Order: sequence, then C-alpha cells, then structure tokens
Amino acid sequence: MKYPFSEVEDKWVKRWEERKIHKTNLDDLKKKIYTLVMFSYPSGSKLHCGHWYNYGPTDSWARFKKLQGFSVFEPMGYDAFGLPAENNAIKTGVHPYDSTMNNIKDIREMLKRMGCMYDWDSELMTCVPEYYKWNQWLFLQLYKRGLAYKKEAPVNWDPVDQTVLANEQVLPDGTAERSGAKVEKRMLSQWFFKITDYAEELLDGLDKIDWPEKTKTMQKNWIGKSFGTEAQFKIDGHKDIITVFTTRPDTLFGVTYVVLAPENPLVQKLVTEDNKAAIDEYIDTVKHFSEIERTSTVKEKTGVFTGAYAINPVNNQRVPIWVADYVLASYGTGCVMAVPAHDERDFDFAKKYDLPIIKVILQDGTNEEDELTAAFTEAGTMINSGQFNGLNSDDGIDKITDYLIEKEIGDRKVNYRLRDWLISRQRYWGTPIPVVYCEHCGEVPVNEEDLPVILPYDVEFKPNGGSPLLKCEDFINTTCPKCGGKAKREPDTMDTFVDSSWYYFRYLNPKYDKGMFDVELAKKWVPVDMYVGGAEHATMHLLYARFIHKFIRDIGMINCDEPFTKLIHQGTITNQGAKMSKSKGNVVNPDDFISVYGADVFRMYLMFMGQYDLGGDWSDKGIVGVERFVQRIYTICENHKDLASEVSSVEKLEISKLNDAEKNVYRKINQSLSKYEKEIDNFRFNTTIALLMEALNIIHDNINGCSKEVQLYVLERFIAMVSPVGPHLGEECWEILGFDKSIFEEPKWFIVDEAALIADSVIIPIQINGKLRAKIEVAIDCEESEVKAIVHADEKVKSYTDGMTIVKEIYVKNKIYNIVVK
RNA sequence: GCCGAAGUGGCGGAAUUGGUAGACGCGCUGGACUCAAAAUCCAGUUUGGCUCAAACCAAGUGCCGGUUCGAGUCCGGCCUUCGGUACCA
Repeated sequence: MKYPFSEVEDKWVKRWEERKIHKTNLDDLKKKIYTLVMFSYPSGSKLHCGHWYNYGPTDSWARFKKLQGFSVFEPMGYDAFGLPAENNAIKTGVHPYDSTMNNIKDIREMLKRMGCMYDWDSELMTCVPEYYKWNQWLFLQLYKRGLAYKKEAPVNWDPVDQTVLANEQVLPDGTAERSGAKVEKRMLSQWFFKITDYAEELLDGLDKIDWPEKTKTMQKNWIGKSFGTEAQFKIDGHKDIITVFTTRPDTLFGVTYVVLAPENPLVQKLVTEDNKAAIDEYIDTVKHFSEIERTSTVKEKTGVFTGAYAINPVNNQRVPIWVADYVLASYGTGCVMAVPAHDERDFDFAKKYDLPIIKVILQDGTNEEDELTAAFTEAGTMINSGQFNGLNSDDGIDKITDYLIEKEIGDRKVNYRLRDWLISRQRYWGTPIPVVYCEHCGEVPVNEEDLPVILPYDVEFKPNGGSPLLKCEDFINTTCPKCGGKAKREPDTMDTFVDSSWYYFRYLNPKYDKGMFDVELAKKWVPVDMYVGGAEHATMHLLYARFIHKFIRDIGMINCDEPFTKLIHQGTITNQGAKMSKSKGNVVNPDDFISVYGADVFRMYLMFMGQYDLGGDWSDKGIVGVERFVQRIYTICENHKDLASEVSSVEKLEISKLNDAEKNVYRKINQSLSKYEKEIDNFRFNTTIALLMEALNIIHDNINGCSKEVQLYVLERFIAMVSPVGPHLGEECWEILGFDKSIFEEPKWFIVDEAALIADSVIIPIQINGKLRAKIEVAIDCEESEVKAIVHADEKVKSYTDGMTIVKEIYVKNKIYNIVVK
C-alpha cells in the first residue's frame, strides 16, 4: 500500500496539538535541554528552503534528545519589528502591523506543517507591547547605570527622499538604493549602549563556550583588542597637544608627518589662514563619501596640509601636520604619527605627496643604504634612533614607551576596535525609546510604571523628513514625568537587535507581566544549551546578546555568564550556485515538494544532502531516493502490523541462540543504534540517514527468517530511530506496530547490546609493499602469531613472497597485515 | 590583501582521524514480474588494460614534491572555488 503521507501528517499534527504532546513541563527538570533556532523574520509570508534547513534538522536533534529522556524545551517565535516590513509599507501602503500579523499567521501554519515539536504556548512576537515594554524597561536599566547615553553620530542621509538610510540601503558606490541620490553624512544626536564597557569580558568569555572556532575568531577580531602606546606631540606655536596611538613606538624616530582625521576638532584650531580654504573644501568632500567608499583600501589616499607643525617628542624634529581621510576619528585618538618607512598606508601617502621617508628599522640581512620599494612592517633592528640604536623592535617598543612615561609624555594603552552600539533608528516600525525632552528638565527617562510607551498605529510612515513618529502629534506631545510641564517624546525607535538580544529569556513565559521574564524559570532553564542559526550573525546579534546577558546578570536577574552554551551554524542552501533571492528568481519553494512528497521526505532529503554546516547547492535529483526509503519503511511496518500485541518486547537477546538471519539483523540494529547516537548527536544528519538506509537494507533481506520476537526487537528500535528524522512517519509506524501511545508522548529509547557490536570474525586485508594483494578472514582479536601463519599459507601471498626477502611485517590487530619484501 | 572552509566516480556525497578509497542515495545498464507500461524486486556500475567471462594487472581523492611499511587524511610549495573582512595606526 502506498504511504498516505498527507493523511498521516495531518493526523499527527492534529493529535500532537490536541494532546499537547509538545508542551514542555518547565517545572520538571530531570535533565533539561533548551534548544533554540534563531527566530524567524516575518518579512514575507513564506518559509523558504533555508528555514526548513534550519528548523527541520534541529528539531530532529531535539526529538532525539527527548526520546533519550531529556526534558526538552524547543520554542519558536517571530522577530517582528524591522525595516523590510516598513519598506513594504512604503511601497504598498499596507500598514506594517497588518502585514506582519498576516505573515505571522501564514508562517505559523507552515511551521506546523514541518512537524517540529514547538511548544506553541511559548510562542512570542516582538512587535506587541507585552514584549517591547521590556525592551524599554531594559533601556531604563541601562540608562540608570550610565550604559545608555546620547551623542552625536553620523547617519546616511538621502537628500532626495529626505530620510535616513540604513547601511544596507546604501549601494557600494555611495548612492541610495531607492532614490539613486548621492548619500550624505549628517550628524544626529543618537542613543548608544555602552557595549565597550564589556569588551574585555566579551573577549575572555569566548574561551568558555562551545562555539565554532571561526565564529569566536570573528568576534575576537571584531572586539579587536590591541596593546600600544600613546605619545604626545607638541604643536609648534600652539598650546594644544596631539596625542597619537601607536602599536609601534619603536618606529617613533621615523615619523615624518602627523595625520589628523577630518572630523578631529583640532583641525579647525590649528589650520593656518593660507590653508583654511583647502582644508574646508577637503572636509566637505569627505562628508559626501560613504563609509564604504571612505574605508575602501582600493581608493587612493588623499589629504591636505594644515600649515601647522608638530614636534616629535623623541628627537624634536619639526614635522608637518596633515588631514587625511584614511585616519578614522572613531578609533584611537583620531590622530596618527606617520612612519612611511614602516607602514604601508603611510608609505603610499608619503610617495603621493612627496613626504620624506626615514628608515628606522633594519630588516635582517639588508643594508641601511638599500632603498625601500615598499614599507617594511615587520620587526627588525633599530637604526637612526639615537640612544635606542641596535635594539630589536620588541625591546625598542618597551624601552621607548618607558622613556615616554618617564618624561611624562606618553603611556601604555589598550585600545579596542569595538565601538558602542548605536541603537537609534529614525524609523517607525520598532520599539519607541522611553525618553522625553522637557522644556525645563531637559532629557528625562519615562517612569518604569508608565511603560510601555505604546507605538501608535496611525502614523505617516512614508519618507518625509525625519523619524516618522516626529509627525505624530498625539505621540510626540506629552508631559514631563518630573515636572509635569510640556515635553516631547523621543521620536526614534530601537534597533531590532535589542529585541533579539534577550528573547530566549522571554520564551519561558511570554505572558509574564511582573517583569522582563520569570527569573525563577530562567535560573532553571538558561543558558540555552543548543543554539542554531546562520553564520551571518557572528558579530552582530551574537555579540549583542552576550553583552545584554552579562548586563542582566550584573543587575542580579540571572547567575550564568553566557547565553548560548553551544552554537551551530547551518550552511547555506544555494540554487545554481547563488544564494536564493526573489530578485534572482531562484527561490525553491518547499510547498512544491511537500505537496508531492510530504514534509518528512522533504526534511529528510535536506538532511541527507550533505554536511549540515556546509550547506550545498539545491537539486531535486535524489529526493525520490528518500521517498522510496520512506515507502519501504511503511511497507515493512504494514507487513508486521500489531506485532507488539502478539509478542512482548525484550531488552536483550542471547546471540548464540539466534539463527543466521536473526544474528544479522540483531547485530545490525545494535550497531546502527550505537552509531546513530553519535552521528545525530553531532548534527551529522547525512550519515544518520545513510545508516538508517543501510540498516533497512539488512532488515529487508533478513526479517522473514526471524522469529516474531526478533522482528519486534528490530522494528521497534528501527522506528524509534526513524521518529526524530521523520516524526509523522515514525509515529504512524509506531502505531501500526501496535503501540498505543505516541512515541513522543511516552519517550522511548533503547540500550545498545554491546555484545552485538563485536563480530565473531574480521576480514584482514594483506598488503605487500603497501599494495593490497589478498584478504583473509580470522577470528576477532586474533594475535599476530596466529595471523602470521594464516597469511603465509595464503597462495596469493606466497606468489608475491616466494624468492623475495621479507624485510618487515606489520600487523595491526583487526585492521591490516603488511609485508615488506625486497 | 588578510582570515576561514572546501576540492574524491556521470551526480549529491561517505571514509572508524594514518590502515581494504568510493558507504548511502541518484542516475545508468541488464534481468524478473506484466498483454504492455508504470511501480516494485534482483544483479551490476571509479577508469583503463587483457578476457566470452571470471580471475588478474595498472592507474586513481585539484597540481608538484616530501615523511611513512602504509597518505583522501600528516608536512612543504602552488592552483581553483565559496564564505567572512576591509586603511583599527
């Protein structure tokens, strides 16, 4: 009979829901596993292949853990705020709330068709006041402790649309994606979270978590800790001092100019009359470059002389002060000492503007007179450096820094590349920032008891000049929480990464209204044991979440240090070598396959395609193979209907009492069980499916020669292994075999009979001079002396060894026998 | 440029971490069943040589070299593809 996947899948989805089989009892903490995939972003109403690839296999892992007896919590929700919904609204006129809610409705239905064991009572979405209220509360806690603050920061301004753009809306050539206008930089006062206070701990904590090395390295580089020296340069004829940061104080004698970032306030102070016009023009030009253009290494460096001079603190050399956009205002001190001989950027710049190049570090094996064709950036021996001549770079770094400290013109300094987290968005579809501006009291945070600050529904969100909420009179006009006088609300909303930085706490009780989350439950269930999601979140979401977690710990609401103990990234499923996207028109729609093959087949095929973390190129070539596999499983169970009511289950069988067919299946099922546990536990789903297919082949060939007792022994184990990867199929087969309870309602796992893993005999390949020449069958664990006799009695071996001298013989027990002849 | 991953049959991919390369699946070939087809089942399938066939021989995991009794796996030097990153002083 053909496997009626459609009826079967409907039946089990319904039954799981009716009987709340996937409800996790959070108070029951036998052995807890909190497993989570990054929640879905409902910007469209469809789930694509990537979602299935992310959610399906992870759910199979979770189901396996459940069968093993763990108390597994697997929730699902929606990252519902954000730009795509707002952009869609601008384009179509459909309100973001309406489109998002509609999309969530559709996505929820599709998620249910996947057959995952989500606990739907824990479902959450971020765009409702019950959720975003706590973003606001979190903001106030950060604010109270000085970790939320306001400062001027540049935004991408589209002069045609009169609106602020996100970085991803700016094309690489610096024009706006929508209007095509040249994007400008504009300074706006914006809110920041002080993640840099946690830089050191965010770095240290990486050692304690089981994450892919690659991801940890990315975070490490992103935090970018560097040890260096700050040195002070006097300015000729000025009181002001220029402080530079360098990791190479050993090259200090090689400084031939100093460079300030265009935004550095010192520029205006020290520029001379003659050069003012040129400098102003330069700064104006720079403003029109996008971040991407400005920091492109391909772009030729440009700069302008200020007319002022600085004094090198170690040799009193007078060096010109330039302004150039290759120096960033946001890193270090916004000024650098330029050493063209030993820094690539300075070298290029000096060549272009004909500035002197002084060699102060000598590369081993070269001469002082040799001309530099490129900057020498490695360590070497110091020259042209006064009393420091002859030192190697490492010593020089220490000695020169000590010298600067002694003269009180410098110090050791640690810098981080990490910058504070800018959370202000000049957008409508997000969490309102809970701050008001009073005519008398200035900036005042909203009182906690007045939360949430509700995001109004009726708002003109089409681009019209600034934050959309600015134009919403009912929202923007309010009273001051302090003095009761007239005040205006903050019109900006929060970055959606705030929403996702703590959602894993909220899942435990999304309706909780006494606080941000249920602290007692969180202490039992957090951290998340298994977190699965795309590698593209390595430095944003995953770093923000770690930061917020540590903050929440510091205000006493949780006692662990890290949110996600183990992290796995799924690979990307491409189509014809390219990422799937609507614009390329290469999106594979899962529905097309589910309607033909069913959800289980589609899930299993995605798992079978290849290594989970590598992803792969989509092809439907092999899906029929999985379909046949499913059909064969179904047929074999149908042929043994109600077996469980005819004979009873046994834990173990005596191998010596079994006939050959029984031995074959008994061994195979135990070997498979043992291997299965290792493979699926490590997210190796492709080999998990393969080993099940292999087992089925053996079962198929031998089952008719087995007693009913053995048949049940084998089939119940086999179906238990199928259930996590094909949950509907597994449940159906379990029922067909005659078990009356759902396998996930009464989780069942089996202990491997270790005795069955050991074969009686083993085939030993015989190599002669490293080439395979023969094979012999010997008893397991056979000693060398015994094997040797058998090997040398072999006719084939004899033909290769006769008349030759045996130089050496190597025997690896149960593995191989190698003879070296001459 | 730098960092990371990958490169194995016609195709997707396995390989106990140094021990029979090609598991499992797709496709293909032949056979059984059928009036016939589909479905299903059985057998075969790295390439080349020699064979009616089996047996056998040789080559073979991106390229060149090395270590080892033995290398897809380790080492040195390249090539290609895909991710990530982008002047951090």
